Amino acid sequence: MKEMAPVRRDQEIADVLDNLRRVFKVVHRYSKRAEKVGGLTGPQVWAMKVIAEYAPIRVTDLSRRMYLHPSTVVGILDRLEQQAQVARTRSEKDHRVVTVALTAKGRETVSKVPRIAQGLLLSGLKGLTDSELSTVSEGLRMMVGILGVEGMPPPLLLSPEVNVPEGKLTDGTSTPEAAP
Amino acid sequence: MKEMAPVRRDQEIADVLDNLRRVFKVVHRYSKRAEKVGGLTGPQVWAMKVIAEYAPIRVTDLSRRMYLHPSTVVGILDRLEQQAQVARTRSEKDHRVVTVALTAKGRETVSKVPRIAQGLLLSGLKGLTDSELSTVSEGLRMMVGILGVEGMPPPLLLSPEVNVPEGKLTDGTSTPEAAP
DNA sequence: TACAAATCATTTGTGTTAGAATCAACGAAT
DNA sequence: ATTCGTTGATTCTAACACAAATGATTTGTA
Repeated sequence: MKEMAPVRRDQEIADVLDNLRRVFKVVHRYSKRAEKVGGLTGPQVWAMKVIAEYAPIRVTDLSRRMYLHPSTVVGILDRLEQQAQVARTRSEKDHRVVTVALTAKGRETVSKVPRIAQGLLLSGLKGLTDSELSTVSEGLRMMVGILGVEGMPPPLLLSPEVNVPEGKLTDGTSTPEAAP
Repeated sequence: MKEMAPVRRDQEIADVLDNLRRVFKVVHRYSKRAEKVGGLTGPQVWAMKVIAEYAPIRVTDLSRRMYLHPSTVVGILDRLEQQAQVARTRSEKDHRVVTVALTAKGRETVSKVPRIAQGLLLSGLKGLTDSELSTVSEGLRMMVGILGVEGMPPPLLLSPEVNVPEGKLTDGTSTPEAAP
C-alpha cells in the first residue's frame, strides 16, 4: 500500500470530475448528433430500442426504463408516431393506459441502426481485458454508490421516479416499496 | 488472474452502461432541479462560478470552459443578465467581443451558493480511500481513452471545443491568446 | 487601398428535459 | 351506487442544448 500525497489526491479528484464531464459531453454529443441515421435523434432511437425489447409497453414503464419523466417521453413518442415508427394503442382493459409498439417501418429502422450512442462505448468496452473492465465497472459502481448513498436528500429526489427500474442489478439495499 | 465467463462479461458491460446512465441522470437532475438556491438553475450557477473565477471573460471562452455551444451560453447569459446577476460589456479594442462579469448582486449570489452539481460527487470522492479513488479515476480514464481513441471523428473533439480546459491540469500549452 | 477570409456574438429552428396542472378512468370505502 | 383518492397520459410553460445562418468586425493578402 502506498500513501497518496494530499495534493496528488486533489489532482486525482479534479481529474475524475474533468473526465466525467468529458465523458458526459462526448456521449451526449454523440447521442444527439451522429445519431441522425434515419433522421432520428439519440433519445428517439433509444426509445425505439426499449420498445422493441419490451413489446407492447406502457408509457409509464417506458419512461421508467429510460429514466425519463413521462412528459418527456410523450414528446418523443409524438415525434416517432408522426413518422410512423411507433403506434399507440389505448388499452381495452384499462382505458387510462396507452401501450406503444413498433410499426413495420419501426422494426425496419431498428434493425438498421446497430450502434446507438453507447454503441461506441460498448464496442470499446468489449475490447477491454477482464481486469480493465472490472476497473471501469467498479469505478462507476462507486460513483453510483456515492450519489445514491451520500448526500442524497432523503425527502425529495428519487421518490417515485428515477427509482430503480426494478429490472436488473441492485435489488437489495433499499427496496423500492419502502414506505417513507 | 481469473478468467471471466462471457456471459458474466456481457452482464458487466450492461451494468457499466446502466450505471453510467444513472450517474448521468442524477448529476443532470441535480444540476437542474435541486439547484434552485436563489431562483437559479444549475447551468446558470455553473456559468456564474466560471465567470467569478475568470474575471472579465469572453463569451466564447466561457462556452469553452463550460464545454457548451456558444449559442447555448448566450441564452444562459440572457437570463442571468435579466436578473442583473451578470453584466455584458462590449470590448473597446475589438468590437466583436463581449466580455461578461458579475455584478455586485452576482457576487453576492455566488458566495451564497456553496455546492453545485458536482459538489455532491466531490464530497463523496473525498471520502474514498486512496485505492478506491484510484479505481474510479482509472475507470474514467479508460472510458475517456475509449471515446477518444475509438470512432471519434478527428475533426471535432479536441479541436476548439471540448478541449482541455487548460486552466487546471496541464498548464498552459495553449494560452488563450495564442494564435492558431 | 480593396477585398476576401476568419472571428465573434447573436438569432432562428428543432429537439430534449422536467415540473405543474389537467382530464379521464379505475378502485376502494362508505 | 356515489364519493374520494389514485393512477395514467397528456398539455403547458420554461430552460437547456446544438446546428446553421446572420450581421458586424477584424485580419490577412493581393
